[in-house]
Amino acid sequence: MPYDPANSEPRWQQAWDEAGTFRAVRDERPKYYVLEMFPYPSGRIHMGHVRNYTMGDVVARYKRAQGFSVLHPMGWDAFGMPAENAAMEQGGHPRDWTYANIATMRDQLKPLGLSIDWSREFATCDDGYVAQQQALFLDMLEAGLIYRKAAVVNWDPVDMTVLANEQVIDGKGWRSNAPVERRELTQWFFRISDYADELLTSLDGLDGWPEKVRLMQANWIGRSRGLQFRFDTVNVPDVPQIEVYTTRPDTLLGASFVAISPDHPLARSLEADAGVAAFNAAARKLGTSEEAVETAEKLGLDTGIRVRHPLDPDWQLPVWIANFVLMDYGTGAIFGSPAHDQRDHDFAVKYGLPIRATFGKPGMTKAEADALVAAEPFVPLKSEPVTYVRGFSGEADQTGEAAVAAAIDHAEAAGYGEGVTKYRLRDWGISRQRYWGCPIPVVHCRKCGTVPEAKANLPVLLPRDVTFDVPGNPLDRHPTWRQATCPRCGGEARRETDTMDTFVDSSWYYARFTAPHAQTPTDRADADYWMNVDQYIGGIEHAILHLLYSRFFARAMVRTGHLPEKSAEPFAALFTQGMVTHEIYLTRDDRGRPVYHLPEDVRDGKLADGTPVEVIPSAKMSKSKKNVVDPVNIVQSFGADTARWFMLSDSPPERDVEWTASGAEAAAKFLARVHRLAEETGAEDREDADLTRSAHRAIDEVTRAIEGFAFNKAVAKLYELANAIGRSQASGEPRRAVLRIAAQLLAPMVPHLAEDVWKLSGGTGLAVDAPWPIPDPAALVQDSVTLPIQINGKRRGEITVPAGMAQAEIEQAVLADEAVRRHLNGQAPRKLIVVPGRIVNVVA
RNA sequence: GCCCGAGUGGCGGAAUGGUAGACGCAGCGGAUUCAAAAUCCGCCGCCGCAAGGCAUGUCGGUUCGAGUCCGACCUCGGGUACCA
Repeated sequence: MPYDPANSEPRWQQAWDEAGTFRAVRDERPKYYVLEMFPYPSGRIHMGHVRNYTMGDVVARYKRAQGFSVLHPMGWDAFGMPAENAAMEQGGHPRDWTYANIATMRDQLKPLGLSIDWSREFATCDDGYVAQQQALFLDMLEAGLIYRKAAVVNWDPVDMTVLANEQVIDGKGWRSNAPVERRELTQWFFRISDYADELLTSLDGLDGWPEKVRLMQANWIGRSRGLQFRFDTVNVPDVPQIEVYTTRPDTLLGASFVAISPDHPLARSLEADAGVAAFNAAARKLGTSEEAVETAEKLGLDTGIRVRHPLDPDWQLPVWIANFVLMDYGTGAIFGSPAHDQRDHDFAVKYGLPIRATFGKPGMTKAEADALVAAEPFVPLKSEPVTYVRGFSGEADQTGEAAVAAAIDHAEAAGYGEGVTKYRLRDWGISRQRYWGCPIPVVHCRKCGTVPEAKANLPVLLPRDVTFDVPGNPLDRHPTWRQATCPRCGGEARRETDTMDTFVDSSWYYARFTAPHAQTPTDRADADYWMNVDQYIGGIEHAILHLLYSRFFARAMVRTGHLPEKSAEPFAALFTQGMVTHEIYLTRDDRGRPVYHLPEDVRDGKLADGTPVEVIPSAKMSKSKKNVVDPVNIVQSFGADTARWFMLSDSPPERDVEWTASGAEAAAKFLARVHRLAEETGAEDREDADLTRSAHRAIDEVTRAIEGFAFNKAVAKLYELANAIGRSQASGEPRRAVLRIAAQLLAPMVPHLAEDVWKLSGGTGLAVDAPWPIPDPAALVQDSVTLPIQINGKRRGEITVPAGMAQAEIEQAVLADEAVRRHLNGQAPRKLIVVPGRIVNVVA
């Protein structure tokens, strides 16, 4: 019987199903919790999903074979904007669209044969999940973790609606094309910044996380030590002082201007002036994203106001409004030190402000330092020693770090400022003026003010009868939904119409999976047993926001009693996988615009009519570029195992992988070859010690590759094992014994084929239940080693010696080597380096 | 702009500071076949007849020895707080 995945894959899936193989149960085994970031139900699964879930499945099946009780769940990150956009574009209801997508994607996912406990599946828009998330919200509110304050949003003045940053394109609304304004709204916030220091210092303990993610989070939290002080204004009685925060107080004598945010109270108070009003209005049209603000042209406006320098009351500095100073950071005001900051330097040059060096390279005079910074700022590392030419505290020769500390000491002693620690991390605004999200369970009572909904009244569910034919929040204009009863006084109240940021939904789903049907957010016994997630797998794009919010949320859940102490860090290990890419094929129309073509319409770089196509390699798959490969087609034509095998081959998991038709065919060919090998084992029993040794080396190497998340290397080792089996003369039971090892090693990656091979080679029961093999140590020892010989660092020969040969003996053998004698030409070597078991280098 | 990554044959990639190119794809040659597909075997970084030389994005440094460590730069990708 040839390899026939279309027939065998569903059969094995049914066998696992009937045996309840993947149901996660609490028992006496040690537990292992594998979680892949759950998908947004966008419509269809794509190759990125296949790759992500296959990787998780390898880990889950491998750990299961090692005797762990494995929890490997799946769910849906189901609230979010695309459902509302679909309703606006095609009509229909976001709820129907979402659940239909979930049904489609579940049907597409199941044939992949993932070892998922489907009984735990949920969507974040399910009434049960909404109910428990609202209960969590109320507990967090009571614990003082939530508050309201004013914050700015992108406002589309034509559509009269709030826009997400991605809906703002070049400062304009994506539908209306109207210039976006910043508008202040009162919004709900989580006090994540209360945990800034803990979230930062705890990163050190996350050994199972990639260093790059910890670094990104640390930079995001951005702890800084600096000086907070005040400039006294000159003749502005309403605003006697401007509060400033700086991380470089050592450059205070190099200050040449003060810059305030267009949203600074002083800037606002000056808007009676038409010039200021126009400048501020233009600045507010940049939208709210940091990227837009920071990449926009740096512009300033001199207010005419002057402030006194704190170290010299006779020295006055101009106050400018600058479009790059954000009200959200620090105090919304800075002083510019052009000599030692690129942005300030650009600003000073543009507006003709003075550039005075505070320090120069070691030993420089004041004149030399000023010359140094005239054209370019001098910005050395803070740890480098420099010479202060306009210092006022500490030594003249010191590092920036020492100078900053000395400047803070000076300010505190003299009483004009104080050293403070600040964080870049801001509180988490969760209010969304949108329909398709979890309602915030609060009412506004005329008498009692803002009152939390009573837990007995949960869940607060979204009304079904809404339409999306006009922009804006349907909850706001619903005829009855907003009418509520105040839980405190029983009087008339108005329901909160903001819904929660969808990052809230994904900040605790991992905890909910431990008890998805509980009538409380979590079940204590289940959480105690299953938490924490032992291996979390997902895209690097979530390195900061999702993972930081989840780390905060876990702490909030510990504080409100929903998770045990040990769960403050919910993800013990994290792996970030790369994207699946595909070439883009395009031709040009008569006006030079690109016309994209589907991969199946392109053969040998040409269309069917012979037109050659341009090829863009390694591009992120996107529908509009027509370079999407649908996993369903791949599974139908080659089988799930081929899709899985290819997604694990070649590229290391953390890097992008390019989908190619030839790669998929190669994967299919290999799997068919393995199947053939299992069918042709021969009747007569014949041993092959070399093959057995190869099999045990493969156990060792594949095990280590899986442990190290190097699935591409595990694949390479399995190719080698298959090649060894193909070459070997072993037959009968000895050959089948090796094939059973191969089946076990293949099982986490291509589980269906592994079952075929297991059965063909005489395995008992299911391969999925076979314990992970352990290599025979005797098969792993090497009795001789080949050492390359370098002469002056260049490889000139090699020598094979018994393993463990004494160094002196190796040296003798090397000196006797012909190539060495030829190069040494009778001279004694200057140096002879023997790295045991590795290499020999002769320095002539 | 700022933060974080990545860059190695025609292609995907391998390589605790120690033989650069494991394994696979493509290509080339052969076997099998009436023929083809499939399968099996062999070759395969570049230049060179060879000896040898050149090669891990670019330039410089540390080292007996650098793809790996350090510095500067280039290109591409992720994030940038309301995409998920």
